[in-house]
Amino acid sequence: MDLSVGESKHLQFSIAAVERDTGIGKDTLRVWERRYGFPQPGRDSFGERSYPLAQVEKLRIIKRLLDAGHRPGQVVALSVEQLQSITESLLAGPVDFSRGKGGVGQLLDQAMGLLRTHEIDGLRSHLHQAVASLGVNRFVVELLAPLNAMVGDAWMRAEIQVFEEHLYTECATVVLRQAIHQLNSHTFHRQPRVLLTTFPQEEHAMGLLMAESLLTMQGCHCLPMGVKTPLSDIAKAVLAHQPDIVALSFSVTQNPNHVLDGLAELRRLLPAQVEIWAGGRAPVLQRRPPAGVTVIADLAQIETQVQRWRKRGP
Amino acid sequence: MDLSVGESKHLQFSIAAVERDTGIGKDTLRVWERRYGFPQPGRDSFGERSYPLAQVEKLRIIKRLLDAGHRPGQVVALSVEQLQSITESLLAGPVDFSRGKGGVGQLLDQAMGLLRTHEIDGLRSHLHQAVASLGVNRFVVELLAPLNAMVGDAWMRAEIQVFEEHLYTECATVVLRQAIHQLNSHTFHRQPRVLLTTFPQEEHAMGLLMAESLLTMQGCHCLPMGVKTPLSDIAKAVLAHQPDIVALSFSVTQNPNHVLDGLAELRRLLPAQVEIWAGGRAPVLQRRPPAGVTVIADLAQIETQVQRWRKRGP
DNA sequence: TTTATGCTATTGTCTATGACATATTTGTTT
DNA sequence: AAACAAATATGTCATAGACAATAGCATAAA
Repeated sequence: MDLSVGESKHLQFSIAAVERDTGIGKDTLRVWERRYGFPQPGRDSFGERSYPLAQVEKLRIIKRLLDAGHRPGQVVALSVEQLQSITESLLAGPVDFSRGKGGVGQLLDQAMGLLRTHEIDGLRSHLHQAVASLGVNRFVVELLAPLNAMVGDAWMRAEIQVFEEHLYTECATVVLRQAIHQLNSHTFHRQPRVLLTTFPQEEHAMGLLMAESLLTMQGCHCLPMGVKTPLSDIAKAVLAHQPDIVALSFSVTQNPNHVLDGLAELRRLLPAQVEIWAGGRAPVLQRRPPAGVTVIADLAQIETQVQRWRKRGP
Repeated sequence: MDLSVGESKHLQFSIAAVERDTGIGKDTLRVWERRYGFPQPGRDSFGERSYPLAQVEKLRIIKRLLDAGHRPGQVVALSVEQLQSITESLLAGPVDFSRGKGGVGQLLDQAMGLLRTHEIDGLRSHLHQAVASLGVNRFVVELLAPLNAMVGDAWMRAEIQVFEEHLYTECATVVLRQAIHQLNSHTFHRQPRVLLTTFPQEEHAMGLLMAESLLTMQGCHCLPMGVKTPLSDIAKAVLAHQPDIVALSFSVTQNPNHVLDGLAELRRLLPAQVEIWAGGRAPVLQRRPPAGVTVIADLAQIETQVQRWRKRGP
């Protein structure tokens, strides 16, 4: 029972801590050790696995490559140098955050720069200005979403500190929440009620907030429920509030099986006329789209999906 | 790898699904079965555990009782009827939350009523009005803090659903964030820089947000970092941002030893001139106040503590 | 009466290895 | 080139034992 312990003074991590930090399950960590010879944790005085920081960082790089589509057998046994060269080739690929498109790329770089130099107040006013000049829609789709991806990326590569990511999240949340609040809700022909939340494993609220802002722009009536709602409670909330749509957000780190299992079960729990929309960066949503679920491949699709819903008969 | 199998048509759940729905870990579920004889799942054609819906629901009741302070050995083996009678006895306990103090008690009751009847929009505008009429300070201290306690209590007693608590939290957060943003920051003689966050086990952000609002009112410069920051990252953030004060929030459920150990460790990590303020409902803070840490017993103390800091030499 | 200390029972998590269903790749045949 | 079959890869589940961390309780000291 390790709880907050597990990360001792010498930067050694318990298997539970590694699971939390990398998103790789305990069983998987043990079986990788058995099959691929990595990771190879030491043992503490109780005979329990004790992972040095270097191995945890390497695991983070590996997790990133797995999320990008590589398979464990190809990458787990490789050296850090080899992993980094693969990462380089990924970066040279189609990752390009659409620089130079209307100067938004420059705004992105400026934001990252402010974050790296710890100018939080500068970052906040920078983002505020961006909302004002771009409008909520372009701000979210072209600036905030790529910025999130960049920050998440930089975190996975341990280029930025945890506390910088925390400060960024808090800062972006404040700006976005305020932007949502200032949206004057137009009256549309049909105004869908949308319940927004995430599954219990999902900690990230930013995707949800971005979706909320775009949905509100489209004249939807949003019921934000925050993150980590158990499936049965989503079902109860649907009974109580009768939304037309349940919107869920998934980040890259989510376990594909859990995502598909959860969506299938939720589909069974909810009435057929309630649509389920699943968005976010979890690759499995594109690769194996689950039945009865509308996959929102990218934020810009929210607009067209709302239009489709409006055209749909009641 | 169970995928959409695991929960078949007859509402049977795989162990992974039960873990997701109840928050009880796989290891724990197996060991309860071994020790207490419950749950007692059937086996599917692959020999894997298959939990009927009734057992999952019973597990949810048990989880609630555990959160309320009961121990597994006392409750896991009981029948549903016995569990429910224990829940009843929880309901009969003391409820009184200092009603009638300046009419705020009425506002409290109204808010709870709106929450119970699922009128989220009504609740939001109710809270907005309360901010306007009471001012941020009284709103936080006299309305929001007791309301939080009431909601938490009601949740413990299973009087409100999990989803209602989620909706409440989201709603209150929106109102409070907006109130913070609208505070015009006066210029004070000395403006302390305050870094706000919680330890990794702490999930609740409301206490932090309430503190931020009161600190901002007092003319402090706040650096909100969200919840769940590892100790070493708090230390790094302090190095980068040079705050005068690090403010931490603790909820009731926190393990006392973890709180004390964490605070002692943080005290060692930070320079002596950086004050550590610890607030929240964790009882251990009052019972055994740790050395080198300023304990904020209740939200109203924030004002006096800021004044004390101002008088203190630089 | 209250506060500290030690003992005991409780409880969650870790260990080890094997098994196997499903996903993905490879090879073969239309 | 497309379709199908065989082989590999991979994550999750199973078993049972061990033990550190916690809580509960009794006893001793202030």
